[in-house]
Amino acid sequence: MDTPEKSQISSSLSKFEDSPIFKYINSLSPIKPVKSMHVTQTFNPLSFASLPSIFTSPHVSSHKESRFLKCSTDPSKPELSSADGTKVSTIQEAGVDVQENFDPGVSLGVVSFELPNEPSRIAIELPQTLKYDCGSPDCDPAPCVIETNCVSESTCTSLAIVPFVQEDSQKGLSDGVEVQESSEKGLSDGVEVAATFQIERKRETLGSDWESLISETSDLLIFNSPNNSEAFRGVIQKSLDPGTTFCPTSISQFPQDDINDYKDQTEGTGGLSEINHVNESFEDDNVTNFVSGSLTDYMENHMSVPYSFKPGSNLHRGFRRRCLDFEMVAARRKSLDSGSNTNSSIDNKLEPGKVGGDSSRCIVPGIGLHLNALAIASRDNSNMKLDTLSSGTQKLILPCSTTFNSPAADQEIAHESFLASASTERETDDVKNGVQLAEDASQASTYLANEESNQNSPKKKRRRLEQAGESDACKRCNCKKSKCLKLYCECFAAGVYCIEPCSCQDCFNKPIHEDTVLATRKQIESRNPLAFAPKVIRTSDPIPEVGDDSITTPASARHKRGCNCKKSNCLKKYCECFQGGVGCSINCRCEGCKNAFGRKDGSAIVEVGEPEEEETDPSDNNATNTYFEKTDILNNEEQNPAALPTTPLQLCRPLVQLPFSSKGKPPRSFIAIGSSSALYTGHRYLKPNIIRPPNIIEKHLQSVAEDETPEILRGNSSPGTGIKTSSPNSKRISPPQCELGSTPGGGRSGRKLILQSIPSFPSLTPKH
DNA sequence: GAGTTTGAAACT
DNA sequence: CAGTTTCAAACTC
Repeated sequence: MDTPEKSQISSSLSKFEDSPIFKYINSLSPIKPVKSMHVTQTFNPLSFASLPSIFTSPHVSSHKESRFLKCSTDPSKPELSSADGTKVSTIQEAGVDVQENFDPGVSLGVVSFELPNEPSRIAIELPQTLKYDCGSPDCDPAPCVIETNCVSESTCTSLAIVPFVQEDSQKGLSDGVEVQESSEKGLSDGVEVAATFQIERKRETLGSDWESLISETSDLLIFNSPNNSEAFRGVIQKSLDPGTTFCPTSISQFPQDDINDYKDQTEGTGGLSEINHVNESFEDDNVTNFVSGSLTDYMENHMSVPYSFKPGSNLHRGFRRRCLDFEMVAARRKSLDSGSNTNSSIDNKLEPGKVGGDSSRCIVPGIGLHLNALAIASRDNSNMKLDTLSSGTQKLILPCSTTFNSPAADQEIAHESFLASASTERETDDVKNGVQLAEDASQASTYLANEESNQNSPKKKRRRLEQAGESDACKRCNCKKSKCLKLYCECFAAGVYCIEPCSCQDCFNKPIHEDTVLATRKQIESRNPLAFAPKVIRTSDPIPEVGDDSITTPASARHKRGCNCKKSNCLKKYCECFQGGVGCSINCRCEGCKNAFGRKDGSAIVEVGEPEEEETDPSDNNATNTYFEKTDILNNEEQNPAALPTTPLQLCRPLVQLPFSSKGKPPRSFIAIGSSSALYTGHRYLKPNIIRPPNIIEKHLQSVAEDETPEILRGNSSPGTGIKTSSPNSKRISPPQCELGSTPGGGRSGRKLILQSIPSFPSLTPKH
């Protein structure tokens, strides 16, 4: 997108960089600025990672947005400074060092507006990161410029806007707007600066600002006022911004009105319409490519969080549920410990005082979302790529159609999930630092309250959710004694915090007990490094080192450890293999196995690309069919025979959690089957959380998914992306139907996928 | 909704 | 590593 502003920006930027103050700042800051981002538009997976900083503060002053908007609108204008100054005062009031925290100069990695009390929240994420490095506080102008550049240059590969709707929006509280900014700079340098500020303003103001912004700068990033649905709508419709990509998932979070509207617009396309729209609008070839063809790649590259958007955690701030992305956290910590100057923007935001003061806090690009990847990278680059990929995939999946269907019920869920992932990192760090963020606390309390209120009728909730159309992919545990700190707890096992729908008692699996959760998790991992790994492992790439038994177990995926069923004949969900939609394997110690997805003895083999339900044994079929008839799984059949085990549901939680649900709960194993399994790299584990429901992809994201998924499965992906999934026994397995299903022509011809054998407790983990 | 069944997880 | 207990989901009524 070439906009007039672009040139202006560039020039202004240059000036800025040349200015004495800038130099001075640079001299003070360890961070080395990369000359104004120049848009090289390389989609480096690592580069993309953006760590959004999350900063929430209830109060605010009213300028925030205006400032922001102005900045983005016309960075080069001097007024910005003044505007900033104003904001600064406000921010300072809030206890935040504006200059430090809010460093406009920093590219905007992610911007989110959160209106705690408002009906809606909007999070805008610019996954793309600016390469411009502006670590110094005084570079206000720079930020604007950078931002602009990002947009105009198309450096920002995508902009995701995630609006959140709060149920209590009706209350019309004073609008507290929270703006988060995070940006990545200097990809190679890995410096990320996050700026955060809080502003409080009236809706009207926001709305007008938003609208004006849109109208004035269609090309620029759209920072909107969360509340205004209208604004949102406008954005969506207009989203012309090449760099702007709406995250379907996000959409689900829109206020009801908006959702409906949006739904109308996008329903037919399975939630992808907005993407398409964006694509159409994109003038920038690069962007276009990204959207149309590279979206997948982008996702892959940028999203490293399995369950949820890891990366942009901030982005998902609005979600209550948080994924426990321990790995990421660990990685992040590791990096921190190592003394790298890769501090998360989150930290900055969280700790206002620190923000400005420590320039070192800049985050290395990619840390946010790609933290895992980065951490892993050192160990295994290829693996990292895979990881990223899968997360990206999930992101795509996000756009859940389901959400649209039952926005009310699901919104919150999605919400929570997102938050989870997003906030996990941040929170973890906070915990580490001993800093409990007000935001977190508030969130936690909020959802705790919800939880408590709902605990009275857990089942009702569950049913309600289930009825909501399987829309809810989130896990809802019902733990009574485990405190949700053991693997018994599905939430905990899935790496997510318990949320409102859970009916657990004495739950410790909440952000407020993050330290406990982490400690517990660590303990469990010490016992079994793969404890949190996906239970079902799937592979995409044929690996030579196939085990002997591969022949007997053609399935594309297998349960990590195998089941131990005695009475269920592996025909009920008691059986983890069955639940995960995979056949039993040699690893299983089951008795009387009749697993419809494949028997231990190999009698029931699922062909590649074939619906697993196809049983060779008639008797088994009957049993299976009977079972299916009773379960939600059946639902999938119609829509997507290939993905029998999965339920069509909701795209919404895809990022987040288990999108599947039979009865609202997805077979856990599926998670693995999805991207996560693919992610399994042989490092300890890659986020268990990430789930990619095949059917969802197929169904809703076909346009995108087809290109993407198949590649992964096919092994077409670059070597680096090769998935090294392993099954304990090195089994050869056929590709999961789900994914295959996405492949036109059935994947019969598809190549066989082989699971690499993994040491039972692989070297995966070098634990820190 | 309550009770039972089941098998994984945890414990010994 | 095997046996037992605990636990919560899955299932049945």
